[in-house]
Amino acid sequence: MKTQLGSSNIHTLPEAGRKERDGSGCKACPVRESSMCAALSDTRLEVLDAAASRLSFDPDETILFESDPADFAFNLTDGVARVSKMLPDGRRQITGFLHPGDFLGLSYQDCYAYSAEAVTPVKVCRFRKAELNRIMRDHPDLEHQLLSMASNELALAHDRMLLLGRKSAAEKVASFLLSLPRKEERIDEIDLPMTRGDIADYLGLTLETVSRTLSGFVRQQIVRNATPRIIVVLDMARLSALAAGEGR
Amino acid sequence: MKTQLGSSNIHTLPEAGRKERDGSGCKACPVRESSMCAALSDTRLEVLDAAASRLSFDPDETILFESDPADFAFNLTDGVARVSKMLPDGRRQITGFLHPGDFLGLSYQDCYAYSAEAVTPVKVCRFRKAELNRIMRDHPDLEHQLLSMASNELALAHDRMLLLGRKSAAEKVASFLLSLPRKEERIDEIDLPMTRGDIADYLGLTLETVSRTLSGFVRQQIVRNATPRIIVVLDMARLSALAAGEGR
DNA sequence: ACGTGGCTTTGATGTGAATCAAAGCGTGTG
DNA sequence: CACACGCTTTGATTCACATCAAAGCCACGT
Repeated sequence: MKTQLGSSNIHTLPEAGRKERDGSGCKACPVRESSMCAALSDTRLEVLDAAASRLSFDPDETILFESDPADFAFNLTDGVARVSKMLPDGRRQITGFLHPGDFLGLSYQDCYAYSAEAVTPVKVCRFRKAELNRIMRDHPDLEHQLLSMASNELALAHDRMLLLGRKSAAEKVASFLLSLPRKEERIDEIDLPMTRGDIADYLGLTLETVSRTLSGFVRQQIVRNATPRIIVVLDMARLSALAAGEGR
Repeated sequence: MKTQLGSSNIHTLPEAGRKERDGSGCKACPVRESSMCAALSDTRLEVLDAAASRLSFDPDETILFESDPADFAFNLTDGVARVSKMLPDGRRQITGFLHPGDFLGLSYQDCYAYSAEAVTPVKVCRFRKAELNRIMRDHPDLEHQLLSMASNELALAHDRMLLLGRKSAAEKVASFLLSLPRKEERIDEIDLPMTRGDIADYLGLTLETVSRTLSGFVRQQIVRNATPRIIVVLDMARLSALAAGEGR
């Protein structure tokens, strides 16, 4: 009997991302207080809870793809993801790295205008957009929260335009290092889960320039390399000045 | 008698922008259908109408200033404005040009994160933010409209990051030309009310590079210069291909 | 008509980051 | 343990755009 290519493939890959069964629900969610969900009380949260599918993605797996119909919105609950846009010849701009609590896929276009992939193992809550819109109509607080998150993102986007258009390579890398979330208890340690190539595509540089710039920082004793992935800040004042564009 | 510096200055300059008296009101507003106001019916529009101050600004006058308390939001009803951010040494990035119908000052920070100035003579509707928030609470449709506008702006911001980070000078200038609004009846004429320096600060280039690139387009017969301010597109296909990053 | 000042264009030269190229380095695997 | 593969670092060279400099152009007021 011939193999049934089509159906068997569809079966093993209904879409990227594996459904999670743990289902501890929204109340125990690590981003309960820091994300869109913060707008709703525990009782009202149940409608969101009911509308959400929990999915997991492995590193480099695609969460959503540029030009696919934009049927879903996502809330990142764990891990790091990258959002990117491509030019036809393969040049890539990473427009953002997403961290737990970040929202993805807000858009009133028919198709996504960008792709998103997992950098580390990622967990998301996925919502059907039509359903999310319905929930927003019933709960204006949620819409208000999303507007406030969108306006914050817009402010960050403007910062990034300043960075891309007017900062030097050293200023870009310094700004990037300081933009990453750090643990309270290890405030001078910066984790870089993404590759140098990812960082380059985020900063509008090449991976060689990113590497050389980091080596320069090490030589100037601004930072120290614990591993290629962990950077320790030695001179926060100098790094901040560089990031702000005062170092020249 | 000594001059009362403080009070007299405050008297002559309550703030930039002159109050307009024409006051034909929102119903006859040129952006009635294309702006935030489109979310409200004629009758509901009256609350917005009552909350709005109409102001006019001359070219290069400041509409709002980076780091000023963000008490107001604006709706541009006429003219062109530029939104910009500065680095301490004076490097400037223009993060957007505003056209009639565009909204300005949406932000949940205490202070504006950017400045805005008039490029041409500009007219705006100004709203106290506290008041706007109150109106949004009573009219969720308005909040919904603003969310949809913000998400569109966010998509444009991502396009601009791709432009700034990964496009060549020629691709940047081509993209810019095609991003400007054109009149239906003269679809191949592009009006550049801003200076070459403004364009450069928008595209992350220098004014010389912008000028040279435009001259290059003229030499290649992609566009023609009616005046330095009016550009006529001769080869739309080529210009579009360049803008999309297919020309290399 | 005649300067004058601001914007734009063009030219000559310089430079920061890209490109091209080749080693290091670590981690996982047979 | 050795080998391979993917990522990172370092080095040599090139190039697109910046910088420095000087005309051109045009609208404005006198």
